[in-house]
This record gives sequence, C-alpha cells and structure tokens, in this order.
Amino acid sequence: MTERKGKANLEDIARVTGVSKMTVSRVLRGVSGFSDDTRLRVTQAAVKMGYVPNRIAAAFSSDQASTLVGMCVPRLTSGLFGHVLDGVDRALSRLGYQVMIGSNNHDPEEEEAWVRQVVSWRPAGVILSGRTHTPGTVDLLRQAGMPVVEIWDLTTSPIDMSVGFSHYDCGSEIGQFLIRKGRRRAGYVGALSRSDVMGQARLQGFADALMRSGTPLVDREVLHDSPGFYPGYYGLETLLARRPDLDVVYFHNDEMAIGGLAYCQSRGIRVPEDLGIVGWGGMEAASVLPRRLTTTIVPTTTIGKVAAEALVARLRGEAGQDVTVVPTRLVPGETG
Amino acid sequence: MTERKGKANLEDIARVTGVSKMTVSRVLRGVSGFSDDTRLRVTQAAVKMGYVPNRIAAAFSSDQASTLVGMCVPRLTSGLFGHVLDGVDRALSRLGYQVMIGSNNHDPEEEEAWVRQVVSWRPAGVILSGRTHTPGTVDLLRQAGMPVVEIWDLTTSPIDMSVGFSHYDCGSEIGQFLIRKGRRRAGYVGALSRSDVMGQARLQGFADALMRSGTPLVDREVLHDSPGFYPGYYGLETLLARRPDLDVVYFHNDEMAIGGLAYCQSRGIRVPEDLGIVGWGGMEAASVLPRRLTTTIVPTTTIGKVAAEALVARLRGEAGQDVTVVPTRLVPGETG
DNA sequence: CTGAAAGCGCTAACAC
DNA sequence: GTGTTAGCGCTTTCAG
Repeated sequence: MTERKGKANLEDIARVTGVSKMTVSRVLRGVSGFSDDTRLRVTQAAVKMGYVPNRIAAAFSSDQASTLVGMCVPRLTSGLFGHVLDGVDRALSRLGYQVMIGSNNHDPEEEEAWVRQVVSWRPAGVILSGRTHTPGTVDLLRQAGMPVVEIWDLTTSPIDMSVGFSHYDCGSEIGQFLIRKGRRRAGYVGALSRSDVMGQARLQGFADALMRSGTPLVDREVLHDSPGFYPGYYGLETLLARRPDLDVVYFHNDEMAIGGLAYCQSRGIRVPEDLGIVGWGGMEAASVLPRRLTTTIVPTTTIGKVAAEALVARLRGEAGQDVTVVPTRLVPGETG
Repeated sequence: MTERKGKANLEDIARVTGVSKMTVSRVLRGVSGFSDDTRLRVTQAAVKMGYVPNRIAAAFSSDQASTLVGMCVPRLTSGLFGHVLDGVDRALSRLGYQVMIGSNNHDPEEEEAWVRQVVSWRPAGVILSGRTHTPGTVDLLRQAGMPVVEIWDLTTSPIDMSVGFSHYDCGSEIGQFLIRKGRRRAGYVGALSRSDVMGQARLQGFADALMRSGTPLVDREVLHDSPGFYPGYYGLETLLARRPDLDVVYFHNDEMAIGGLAYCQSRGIRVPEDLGIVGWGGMEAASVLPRRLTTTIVPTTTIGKVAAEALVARLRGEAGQDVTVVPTRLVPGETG
C-alpha cells in the first residue's frame, strides 16, 4: 500500500483518494476548504496508509509552521531546573510544540554555541535561563527575530521577554529576616561553578541587607565546585575553622545547606541554637528533614509554565507583558 | 549586506564570493572538493554575512542530514532521569546532535503520542525509557526505520537496542542481602504512578528472593501516588500500623526511603536496630544522611552516555551490541 | 576542483 | 470546495 521506503506522503494520499494533494493538506491541517465527504475519505486513507506528516517539509515551506521551541538550562541535573523544564514541557506539548533542550553549564559561551545550533533549526521561539548572554547570542537571537524568553533571573531590559524573580531580593529578604531574628554574626557558604552570577546576586543582596543593619557579613567561603552536599559540608567546616563565632550561615542553595546541617550534626553543633542554617531554592528533600529548613521557595514549575505561555502568546500575536515577576516565598522553617 | 528578512543563504554567499552555491555548501560542510583559496573566501564571507545554516532545509533535502535525536523519560522532575538526560545531552551535543525531549508520565499512550510527534520531525534516532510500549509505538518506530535505544529497563528483545539493567535483579539482590543480614520479616512500601512496571519488577525480584529463603514478604503498601518523600513517610506509617512486627522495609526508591527514615525518627523507631530501611536508586541527598542509606546505586549518567553512543555508532554504521548491560551496585549503608 | 540541474514534501497564493 | 503553480534552501547526482 505504502510505497517509496515505507513512507506515504500527501501525494500518495491524493492519488488514492482522487483529490489534489493541496486538498489533502488542507484536510489534514484542519483548515477550511473541503467537504465532509472529502474529509472522511482523506482521513481514512491517511490512517490506513500509516501517513506520518513530515514536519521538516512543512517547516521548510512555511517558516510559520515550526513547532520547535529551544530551551536552555544551566544544568540538566539540577532538581530545580528539572521542575522548570517540566513546567515548560507540559505547557508546550499540550499546545503541540516540541522542546529541544540544551545546557550551558553556567557558561555564556556554551550557551552561544547551543543557540547557534538551535537557531539553525529555525524554531518558533527560544527560552534561555539567566540574563547573562554573550553579544553573539543576543545578535543571533535578534537577527532570527523569534520570541525569546529569559527566565529565572529577572531583567528589566530583556532581549524580548523575561519571567522570573530577583535573586538580589531573595538574599536581601533573608538578611532582613535573620536580623529580625536577632542574628548578628552571619557567614555565607557558596559554590562558584563558572560564572554563576545568580548565586552572587543573592550573596550581594544578603550582604547589603546586613550592612544596612550595621552588622555586616562576617566572612564567606566560596568553593570552586558545583553546589552540592559535600561542598556544603566542607565549606561550612572551613568557614567555621576561620570564624568559630558565627551565629548563622546562609548557603548558596538547599543542597549545600543540608550538607552544612550534616556537618553540624557530626560536630554536635546545635541548630538553630548554636548556629542558624539557611538555604535557598526549596528542594523537596529539605521538607522532610527532622527540622524544617529555613529557605526561600522558588515556584519552579510555575516559572516554566508562565514562560511557555508567554512565548506562545507572542507567537499568536496576543498582547502580553514583557516582564513577568513570579514571587518567591521565604519559609521560616526551624533551622534559621 | 544581508538581504531578504535579515538572513543570508548559500546563494547569497555564492554571489558575493563568485562561486556556485554548491561550492559554498561543500566548504561549509567541510567535505572535499575545493581549493584553500576558495575555502578562505567562503568562510570569511559566511562569517561576515552572519550566515546561519538552515538545518530544516538540509534535513529536508537529504534525510541523512538530521541531527535531531528524540529522548523520552517517564518524568522530567526525576532526579535520576535528570542525570540520564545529562549523560545523553553531553554525549550527543558534543557530536553535533540536538536533543528533543518528552515525558510520558509512565503512560505508554502518552509515549505513543510523543513518538508520533517526534517521528514527524524525521529524527536521526530515538531514545525511549522502559520496555513497555504500545503496539502503535513499535510500529511507528519500525516503519521509520531509525535507530531506537530503549534504556533503563533491560529487555532481551528490544525494538532495536537496549541499554540498562534488570530491575528484577535489583530487588532480588536486596532480598538476598537482607536475608544474609538476618532479616526475617520484610515489608515493602511503593508508589504506583500509573503503570510503573519497573518498580513492580523490583518488588517481584525482592519477593521471589525472600520466598526462596523461606521467609516470604510479610506485607506491602503501595500508594497510588508519585514516589516522593511524603508517600514514603505515610506509606511506612500505614504499613507499620498493620504489621508492627516487621524488621525491615524495602522502598520503591530512595526518596520514599528517606520519608520512611523521617517517620522512624519522628516515632523513635531505631534504624537499623528496630527496623531496617532500604531504598533504591542512589539519590545524592541520601549520601549525607546521618546514617548512610542502604540502597542500590544506578549509574544514571553512564546509561545516558552509553545509550547516546550506541545510537551514534549505529548511525555511523559501526558494529555494536544490541543489548548493553550497565551494572548497578548494592551499597550496604548503615540503615539496612 | 567546480558547476548546473533536479528534487526532497509541503504550503502560500492565486485561480476556477 | 477544489486544483494549479511556485517555490522554501539545501544536497545529490552527474558533467565537466
């Protein structure tokens, strides 16, 4: 039934049903311009012949037919971004789009390399993480003239659109919170995988808030490592070796904070009596610790969903805002 | 410089450099057939004109030029599959491929819907998770005649290729281990998000091993929920309410086991003295618990990497095995 | 080492 | 409601 290397195309269906391939195309796309009888015969023939549309050809001929969306995250192994990705994928696949992924390892150059690849597929739009991009990336995207959503780290002057929150404000909010709780000697433990500017923004907001209260950040320990449990454990050990008198430590994220918690437990340091431990991100695991971790919860799935919807709205020519703030939530917990 | 909606194409470069577009194509693809002088002029012009290749057109004209690979996972929010995805993406992007993702929520029907979409993009190959697929999925893939790798759950009769391990063996190994440790009254706490057959396979292997030793599985509690911390917590509570005399509980995965651990802690149940707790999967967080979790570590990143490499090897016509076993590792820990 | 011609499968634009 | 005509930008094939 199906000839030529096992694949039927519009023309094959047209021949079998006795209409033109244009009519077949119209029926299969559901655009107007055919009788009920034609529709029935065409759809039946398509099913019977196992017709699989060729989107490559469709995208090639129309450029508006692309249902490809590129999405780049810092790391595919990040729990937080897994949820963002999920939010994006659910929203997009429901609307008939396909998601092409990439990761940049917090490196704008890697991101540019990825963007260059993705743009060559002429996608309908692109979602990027963060606001730090190479000039080449920005150029490429502007030239391509497609919708671009920058997520996670809010920027008031996006390439096109932005969905996220302020990392600086997260740090600042935690700083103020700790001051109110009576903490006076705060430290910070972070990790610097390449140029993770967002963690730095949180640290800056944290330090500024402390400074404004007259109790500046006492010390910081920033490891050149990816922000995981062990760096949190050993980072805290190093920091406390230098500054045993700290009364609270703010961590780069929840994973590191849990590492810090483990260190405290192993050394008999009481939390929060002897030392407060504060994380960031809202990792699920944190919520079942013996003591609920003091942290900032980020609405990951929502960010992905909103970004996807903003992209599609733009594609459909609907009006929408360029910058969408998705609020984070400080969870007091029992460790801070 | 660049006309027609800001995009230069091969013909534009050809015009500027005074050669035919065929020669430009050859230079840009790096295939043989041009002089050094020509190469220089063409590449320079391409850069200057901001040429972005059109892979849609390339893939359209040759079908062997597709560098798209589809990858479907059960859930994008899974920590384990995040690592698999990372392994796939790293290996593939290094070789110039792009990854199109999807998730099936443990539902073969959803998987088929995704496969249908992806196949219409005429990808170079597809990576699926699990061995349970609808007949429609298998048909679609066979018709398409592209390389297919099924990962995670090993199958001896794959659609095309398979990379993974035996979930049954994981459960069986844990069962034998616990018997050797003197456990005699074992329970199981799981979660059944749709048709997660792999968790069931582990349970089956576990139960069979216990049975062979004459100390059959005492009871099981399988929640209709996704396998997270809270289901682990409450699942254990429910199970122990029915069977307070259990001496060890095997969990669907590490997250649930950690939930179980939290329950024990909240009730003053001593682990492992009063009750053994065993997980599965090798979640990173588990390794910094006060007591190292007894579990099975799955080489997630490796599986992704091996799957990607098998796919590419097949594309290049290199010989390779159809079924690759990637061994898991039982980690005794201190909770079992 | 280089070029000309043909065509991949589909859809926009226009006829009828 | 339906058909015809042109490509989209690239690669394959065949000539030089």
